[in-house]
Amino acid sequence: MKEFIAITKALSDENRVRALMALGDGELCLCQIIEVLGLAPATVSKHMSILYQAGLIERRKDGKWHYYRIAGIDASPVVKQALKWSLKALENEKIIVADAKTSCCVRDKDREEVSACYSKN
Amino acid sequence: MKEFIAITKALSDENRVRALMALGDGELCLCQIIEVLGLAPATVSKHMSILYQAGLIERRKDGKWHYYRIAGIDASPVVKQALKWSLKALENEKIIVADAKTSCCVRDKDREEVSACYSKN
DNA sequence: ATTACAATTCGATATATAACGAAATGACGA
DNA sequence: TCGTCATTTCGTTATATATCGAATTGTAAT
Repeated sequence: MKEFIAITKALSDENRVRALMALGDGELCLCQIIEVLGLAPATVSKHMSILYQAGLIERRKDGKWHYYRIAGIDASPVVKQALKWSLKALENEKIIVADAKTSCCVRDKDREEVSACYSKN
Repeated sequence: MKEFIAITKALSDENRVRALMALGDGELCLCQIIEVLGLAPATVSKHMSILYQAGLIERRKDGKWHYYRIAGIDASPVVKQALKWSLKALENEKIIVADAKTSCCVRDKDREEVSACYSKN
């Protein structure tokens, strides 16, 4: 029950859901997620922590950067099912699609292709 | 997104989840759900209203009694998937199993078999 | 009609949560 | 070592939520 509630609570905030979905195309570091959501670092960090505690995402540190990605094979069945449901339910959601665009752009930014970013989508 | 968040919010409270699962073996009226949860009528009514708004349950009035049941074929795909996930995730949960026992008992009560209730399980 | 009962709505309170800025932590480079 | 930058933790505030008792609504029986 605890796990189930942790998951539903984690998924019950729009900004957290947006953050989770933004990871759909691959890992992002916190600062990139901050750009996608347009919220304060402290806020986004807290959101990611809640998603992590729920088991929905995994973490990886690379120097000062903390990368987040959607939970994979090791995740519990309950988490896997929740992710499958969420991805399916939201794949066509306007803001999720828009965020995917932004996060893609933010990825490019990291590769120093900032200027060409928006024009290429 | 609104529907998704309504569902996850509805599922993010343990008492609401218990109420929802208690309907797994068939409809119950509010007073029966009140007995299962052991909460004030006003509280349970609110909980059922939230589950209803999220589309997770359906209602039926029979005189003074209001019966609730898990949403069926007419429910949206998102709701159906959420219900499937929830039922699977919680079927073996201790409190859910206990509640199922209680709700079964409460059903009997309605059929005026109160006294034999607990002894028969 | 009047009473009784199921359920809901209303109003109040206590707790939880989201958000932020500021301070603390941790890692890299000068 | 010191400064810088990414992130987290802390403290605060505003809002949302869970809960209950009391009042209200709606239905059935007397």
